[in-house]
Amino acid sequence: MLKRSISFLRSLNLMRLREGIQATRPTSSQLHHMISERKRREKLNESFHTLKSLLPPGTKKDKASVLTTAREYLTSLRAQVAELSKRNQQLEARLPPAAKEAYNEEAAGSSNERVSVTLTQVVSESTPDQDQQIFDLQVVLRSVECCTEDMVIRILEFLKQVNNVSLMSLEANTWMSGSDSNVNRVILRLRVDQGTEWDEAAFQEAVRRVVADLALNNCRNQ
Amino acid sequence: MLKRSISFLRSLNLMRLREGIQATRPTSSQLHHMISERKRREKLNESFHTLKSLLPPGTKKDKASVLTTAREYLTSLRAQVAELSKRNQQLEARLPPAAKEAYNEEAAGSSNERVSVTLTQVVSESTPDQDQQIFDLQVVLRSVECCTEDMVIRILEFLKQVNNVSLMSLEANTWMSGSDSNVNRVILRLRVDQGTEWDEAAFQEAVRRVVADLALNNCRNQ
DNA sequence: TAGAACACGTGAACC
DNA sequence: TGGTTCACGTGTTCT
Repeated sequence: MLKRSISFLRSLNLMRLREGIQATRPTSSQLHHMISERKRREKLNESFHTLKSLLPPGTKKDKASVLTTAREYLTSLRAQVAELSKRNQQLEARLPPAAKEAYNEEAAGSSNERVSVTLTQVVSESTPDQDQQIFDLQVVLRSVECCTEDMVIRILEFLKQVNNVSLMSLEANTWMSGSDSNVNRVILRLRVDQGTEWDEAAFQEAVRRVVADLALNNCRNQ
Repeated sequence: MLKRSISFLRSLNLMRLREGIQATRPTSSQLHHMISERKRREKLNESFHTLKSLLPPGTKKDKASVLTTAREYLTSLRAQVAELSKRNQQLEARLPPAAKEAYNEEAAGSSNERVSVTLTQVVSESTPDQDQQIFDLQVVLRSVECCTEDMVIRILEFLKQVNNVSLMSLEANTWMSGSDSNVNRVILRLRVDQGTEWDEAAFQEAVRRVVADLALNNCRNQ
């Protein structure tokens, strides 16, 4: 009903312009002017609509409301960005202790391996005990489905079977990486009684097989 | 130079309206209408200017340019917020919740209970999401026989049954305390989807029962 | 000179 | 019934 009246008005003015030929008026340029102004208005309204579509959905369709809420929303976003980057900086400053390894892993994402296992001996200057050694075992698993719970459970149950290692401490994290895959990282500090035989490479390979098997099974189930 | 012509136009039209008295026209309401429209335009232009002042300083003063660059700037800010909060979440997940050692000692030392479970909500100012909350669950178990592996496994398997909580990070330690008993401490950072019902006390009690049951069984077995 | 941008007053529609 | 918002055509200035 609104569109119809607008079209009516337009045709009416067009008629008037065509009648102007009798009145010997330079309507040729006036018509261009009219059309240009019309185009300009359409373009402006278009921008108004697209801008409104980006604002929080409860916004009024008023032009004034669009402008003011755009202003408010913009300042709000700015404040969010400032606060987030500040918080981010704080977090990154506090991070160094253990996260560099994971950071390296993330940066080394060029490797397409879904599971990586590294085993490094901890040289503890405080207790240079000869009959037992301490190792840090880090397991990183990239997977869509595997949850950290299953991963930790599997590793711990495997560890219980190995009778000359005991768990000192354990740290596990999970976070999103890229589009949809998430990264599970587990770091275990192990005390190894050196009395019996201890094959470092074999142990590491066994852990790798356990985790890879878990990933395969989970992918199969879902 | 522009202002002068505008003022001239205004006075001219005012004169025309006053002449309308002779023509017996109801110009009383027309004048109000005119003034209202004028006010509306001023207000709108004001909003345009204030909006432009918030945009990057190189912006054209065109109304169309203001609208389009506002749109672009807004989407850019949105993307920044999304990326920052994502990065922030990664950092927070990787940050061990170990800043409460003193708090742990206090909670563990005051009570003679062999198992203590504390659940504290993490107020994250960076991601104030309403539909999900973050909790730190700390479980401390004094026992002679129970190894940390069993404790972690039991807690994680219980957690898998609760379907609206997911594990963000996990930290476990064990150390000697006093003569022969050792202390196992597990701290879990949990994300709780607030959609369903969430009884904090019930959850805490359930965890306590699970761990206490584990301790009893292990003592019986050994 | 052509074209873009703006402010203006006015009629109409919606509450 | 007024109050508010909108689209329209037009005149003017700047490039």
